[in-house]
Amino acid sequence: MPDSFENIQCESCLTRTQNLFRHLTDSEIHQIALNKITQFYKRGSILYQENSHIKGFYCVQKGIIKIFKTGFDGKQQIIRFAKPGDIIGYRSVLSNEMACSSSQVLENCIVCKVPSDILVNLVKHNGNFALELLKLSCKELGEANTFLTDIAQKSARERLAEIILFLQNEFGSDVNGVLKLILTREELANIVGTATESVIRLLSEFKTEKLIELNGRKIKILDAPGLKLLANI
Amino acid sequence: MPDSFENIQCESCLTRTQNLFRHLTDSEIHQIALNKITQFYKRGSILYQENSHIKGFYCVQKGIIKIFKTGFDGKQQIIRFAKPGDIIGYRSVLSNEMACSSSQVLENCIVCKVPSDILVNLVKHNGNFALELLKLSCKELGEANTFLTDIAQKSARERLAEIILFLQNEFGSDVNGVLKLILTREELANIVGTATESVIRLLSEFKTEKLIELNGRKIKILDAPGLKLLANI
DNA sequence: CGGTACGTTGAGTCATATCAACCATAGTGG
DNA sequence: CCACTATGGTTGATATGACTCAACGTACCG
Repeated sequence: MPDSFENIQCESCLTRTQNLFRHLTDSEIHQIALNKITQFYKRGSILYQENSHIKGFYCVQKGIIKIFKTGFDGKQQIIRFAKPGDIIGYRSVLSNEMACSSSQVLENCIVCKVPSDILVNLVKHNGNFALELLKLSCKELGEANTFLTDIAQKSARERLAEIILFLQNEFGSDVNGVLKLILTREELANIVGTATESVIRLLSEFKTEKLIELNGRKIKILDAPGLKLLANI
Repeated sequence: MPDSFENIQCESCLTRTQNLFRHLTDSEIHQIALNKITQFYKRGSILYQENSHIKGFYCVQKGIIKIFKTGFDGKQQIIRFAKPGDIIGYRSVLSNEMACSSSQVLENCIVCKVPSDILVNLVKHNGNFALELLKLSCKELGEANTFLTDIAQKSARERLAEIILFLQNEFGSDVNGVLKLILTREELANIVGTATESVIRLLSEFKTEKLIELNGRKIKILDAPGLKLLANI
């Protein structure tokens, strides 16, 4: 559940300078600033649920969110992550459909919620913004297709190696090479698309092969080239 | 390789009335009409290749096209199909990147190729068109995510059943219930994401279970509800 | 201090991939 | 016209990756 939170100034927001929002005029920014709500969500809270109706999109200021679909037997499949600067929920807003995925906080978040009609109006009246948003959705589409091919063709072993490298690339690692994003084994399994036990076994194999080091949920990359080789990238 | 083909009149084109293009003004349609090239491609020909540069998008008038990615070991993964009224290649045009998939003709095609800058201009200057295109890409994104979850979580058996129903839904069946779209076993395997031999075995199991009937490449659906049950949809 | 969630390991099973052989068909060239 | 080749389809035997189930360990939290 979100806590109310003092509204962040859109004018000085970090996402202001990023691709998507950089073409907005001052008055358009002001329009968003007037209508948005800034909220705080802590780890574990759900921003929106699959099959629910979303009344706006979320702009992530801080924190990390996982976006996932729930399969037939209740197992989650993590589709992607959102981090500061990313927006989520825009798909459902634009297509005016129920959400086709759920989103849950992995690291405490501050998000700004912007009403649907503002997004639609921006698309209609600011061509450059529309183009940027299209680029964004096309980028996601390309990533989804690549991921799809990986899951269909690669082994769990290859995928896990790939995911570990992806997590480093996406969320970074500290000075010791330890991945910054902390995930449970189950969450890892829900990205890779395999069983939790399989992830555990594979991780310990990677450890034996001196590719990684494990310390609880912390994963330290010892041999990135080795992982890359294993992942076939 | 495409054959040249007498240009189709955009003004009376079937796609003119469909969602994507219905908001275009007469002069915008005229602009497309002046710059497009109509081409004929026969079964097996490639419209564009992964990692090549595309100079425009394709609007399908007639025929069926498969869009696929080529995996590490050369195996194709079919991502989606395009049929009359669909457009392909717009992703690469908008993101201005190399194509991330290839497209090959399954049933003889007539397509209109429209230069990139026309698409970009339409997005920039016609808000309603931009919105429709966004809806389209978001729809594809949603489908890709669903497909992803299916491949990650369902068995090959479930997926094959689902794909058979999808093919009926998407391309129809004749009066006898025979699927109109004819695919090789390998192509089926490349959608389902499994080995060709597995598809063959599963199809013959479905036949034994009186779910379908087989006649060469022709698949006749005998028990759609049974397939639906099996596919968990 | 007990409870809950997560992690680990082992054993057994099953679905699916792989490899190999063979058949059917159609198109090709001498 | 026929051998030749390529492509696709089928089947069987075998291997194995990955799942499931079950038991147990660990750690944190109220």
